[in-house]
Parts: sequence; structure tokens; C-alpha cells
Amino acid sequence: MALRHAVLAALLDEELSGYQLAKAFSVGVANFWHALPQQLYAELARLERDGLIAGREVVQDTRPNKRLFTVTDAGLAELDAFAAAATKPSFLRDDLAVKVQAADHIDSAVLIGQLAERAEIARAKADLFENLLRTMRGAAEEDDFLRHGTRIGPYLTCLRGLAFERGNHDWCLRTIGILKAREAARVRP
Amino acid sequence: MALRHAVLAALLDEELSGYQLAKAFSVGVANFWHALPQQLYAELARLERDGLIAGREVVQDTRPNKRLFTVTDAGLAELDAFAAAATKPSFLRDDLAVKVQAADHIDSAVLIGQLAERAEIARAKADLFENLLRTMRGAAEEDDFLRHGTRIGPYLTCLRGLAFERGNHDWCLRTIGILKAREAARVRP
DNA sequence: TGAGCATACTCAACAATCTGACTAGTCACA
DNA sequence: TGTGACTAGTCAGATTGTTGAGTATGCTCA
Repeated sequence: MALRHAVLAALLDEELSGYQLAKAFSVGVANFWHALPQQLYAELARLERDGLIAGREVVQDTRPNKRLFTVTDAGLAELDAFAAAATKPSFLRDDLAVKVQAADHIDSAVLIGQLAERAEIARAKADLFENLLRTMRGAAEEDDFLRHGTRIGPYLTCLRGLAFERGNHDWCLRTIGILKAREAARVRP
Repeated sequence: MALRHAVLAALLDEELSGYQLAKAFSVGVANFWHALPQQLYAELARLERDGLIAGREVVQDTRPNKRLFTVTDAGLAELDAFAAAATKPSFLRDDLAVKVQAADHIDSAVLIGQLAERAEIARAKADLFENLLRTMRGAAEEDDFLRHGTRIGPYLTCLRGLAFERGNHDWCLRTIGILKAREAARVRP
């Protein structure tokens, strides 16, 4: 049930609509969780029903009306309880890793293509995260911001996302290099 | 449907029983995918039914009999097709990240405890992976093994797992440091 | 003026994953 | 002699997550 808490955590810093939340959880800013819009709307409905968030209707002229949600005191208490409970371990689950595991039995060229694609995606995400971090810390130095800033939670998870994507990127490039070297060695051993 | 292919990839290098597979996918050696025993037994049954793997009964004296599985030619073809198909993006989905996202609203001490626990787990997994890598490359230097060794797939995914766990570890320790510094600053600003 | 994109959501069906319980024999240790 | 851990699995049920399709309006750009 951690999607529940991920939504609560996302709503802590700003009042959001389901639609805005959905963008944050899908497009790439989802540096700490990922979910599809359908899941989020369903979860918001449950959270409101259980009194952990409160919605208010915002009437708009040129666009469809929307509902903005904020975390209630009960929601905060729920987050506290979640934080205190045992943390589930996190596991890798990545199609690309499965393909690399089978590297010795599948076509190198295909694999190199997939790795290059992923490397590019990882680079783009890393760039995005770097920009986000810059925006969050504003004019302050990072150390200073982290020591004295308010709302460092999103910054910290973004740091993790950045490291993750850089790791991804580096691994892809290194793996490509190794596969190419082996191809070359096979031709001219 | 990537569990299917993860199982095929795992069976490429050695004939395994469901039980052995389950250990590989759960305990921690699961550096490229994670799954519970129940899922694996079910998937093995489907794979055998579809002719992608073949099982053979091994009668044992002192233990229950077991069935060992190998990938068939049809299985190899399936893996080829999988490798050539588009790779799904991989997303972070981690309880601990959710807790850190809410860092500004929950008790620091609790969070530091959780981070310390995770740091220790990550360190242990990293150690495990380092040992695995040493075992796989044997007497050879890493570069040499990667250039000329057979079966580098598992080595490459293990490298990714290692980097992931080290990233985890570093992030936990850094985050703990930041949270402690903030606590200190709050007491004596 | 019409094609495509953005806002703001909803519904249904399906696939994947997880929780928890259960069988049944072996082995080591106290 | 019993307690717990290891081997080798199976079954049922609930929860989560994914796929795909729809509704309705307004804005921009060619």
C-alpha cells in the first residue's frame, strides 16, 4: 500500500489536482515513485473517502473544473505511522537487465542498440533532475540549502533519482564498450 | 511478461530446479530481477507447457525428488524476440524514497533509523555482489575476463547490481549526515 | 477549418505480484 | 526427543498495476 503514502508525500508540499499529480508521477519527475493516472485518481478517491486528504473544487472558465487536494491531520498521522513501520526492501526489476543477462546468447548489435537508447533516456532524465535541483535550491549553495532550507525532502529524493540515472547511464555506456570490444576481438582475435 | 524472460535468461547458464531458481530470485542474488517462489513455479509450468523449457525428473534418496529445467530452441527464439522488442523504461519504486520525500514532516530520528538499516542492507548486498564477481572472473583480471570470457551476461548484470547498491548505500549515509546536521543546527542555530 | 495537443477525468477488463497457509521428508543440535 | 532449519514443492485469494477506450472543452498553428 505504498502508493497511498507516495500520494500523501507528494501532496505535502503543494495542493495538486489529480491531473497535475498524474503528470508528476508519470512524465519523469517521478523521482521517488511511479504510477499511471488511473491508479492515482482511484487512490485519491480512496484517500478522500478515508479522510486522509481533503479536496476543494476550483471552477475554471476556459478549462474543465478541477479538484485540488491537501493532506489532512489524519493524513499526516498516517504518514507518521508509515514512516515508523518497517521499510520493504527495494528490488531491481528491469527489462534491460534481463536482456543483458542473456547477452551471451543473443545478438550483440541488437543489445547495443537497446543499451544506447537507454543511455540516452538516462542522460535526459539526469539533465531534468539537475535542473529540478537547481530550481529547488535557488541561489543557495547546495550544502547551505540542505543545512538550512525548508522542504528538503523532494531535493533528497531527487538526488537519489539523479544518482540512479547516472548509474544507469554509465553502466549502459560501459556495457556497450565491452560488447563492442568483444565483437572486435572475435573478428581479429 | 518479463518474468517469463527473466526465468529463461536465468536458465541459460545452468540447469536449475524451481527451488534453486526461487533462491536465486529472492535471497539477494537476484541482481537482475526479483520474484517469489510461487510466481516462479507458476511461470515454470507455463514455460514448460509452451515448450520454451524442458524439465527432467531427478530422483534423490535423502531429499524430495526435483525437476531440473533447460531452455529449448523455442525458448532461445523467444528470448531473441524479446531482446529485439522495445525495452520498457525502468522506474524507481521504493518505500524508503517515499519516507524521505516526506522528510520535512516526519520525525528525523525515525527516518535516520530507517536509512541506517537500509545502508547496512545495501552494504551487505554490495559485498555479496563483489564476491560473486570475484567467483565469476576467477583468476583473470576484470578487463581480460570481460574481453575474452564466456558467459559475461551474469557478470554484467551483477556489475549493475553492485553499482545500484553502492549508490543506495552512499545516498543513505549522505542523507543521514544531512538530517543530523539539520538537527544540530536546530538546537544551536 | 481542421488536426493535433492540453486540460481534466472516468470505466472496465486483464495481467502481474504478493500474502499466507499447507504437505512432507531430512538433518543437525541440544 | 523435540525444535527449528533446509529441501522441494502446491493452492487459494487479495491487492496492485497495466492496457485500452471514452467524455468533453478549449487553444494554437498551419
